[in-house]
Amino acid sequence: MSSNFLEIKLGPFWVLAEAEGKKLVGVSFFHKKESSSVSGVNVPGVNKDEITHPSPILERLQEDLINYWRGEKIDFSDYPLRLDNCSPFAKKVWRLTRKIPYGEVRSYKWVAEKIHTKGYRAVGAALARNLFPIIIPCHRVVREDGSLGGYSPGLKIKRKLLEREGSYLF
DNA sequence: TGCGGAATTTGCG
DNA sequence: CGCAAATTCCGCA
Repeated sequence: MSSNFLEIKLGPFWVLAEAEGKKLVGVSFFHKKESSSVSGVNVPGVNKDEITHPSPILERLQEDLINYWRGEKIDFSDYPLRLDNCSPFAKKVWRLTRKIPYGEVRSYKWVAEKIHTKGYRAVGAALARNLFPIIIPCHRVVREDGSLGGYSPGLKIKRKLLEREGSYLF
């Protein structure tokens, strides 16, 4: 099974998405100058697969990301994702996080309680392993006191995403 | 408001 | 098995 890639610039950030067949395999932010990778696969600038076998899901994603950055309330919750060897706990956290509506935020504690655990920090740890930023909107999970909390791709990005969604920030 | 410490759960080495 | 982590809560200045 060959992979297809999409590189797209959202404001100051570059986003790389990889798909295999009808499913997304990973999404990541990267610096254009550096060599990037998703799931350990080195990414070529352009490859033949991309040209001869355009991926419908990536074309749709490109469209959605562009409109998302324009400020439209895009819903990414129905994109099929490949979640092969992820822990059951992480899947629970991600499944719930996907349901947080555009423009709204929830706390790590809220997520933890919804899945009946006191492991607030474990929730953060699971979100830190999110392979699909934006698609699984982990940027909408913040601290109970309203402060930002963490974000693996970088807090500047988290702040910017929330700002574009019109969320109230501290 | 802010800092230190304890409680908690998960996953990686 | 030990430890760090995208947290939270509580006490105390």
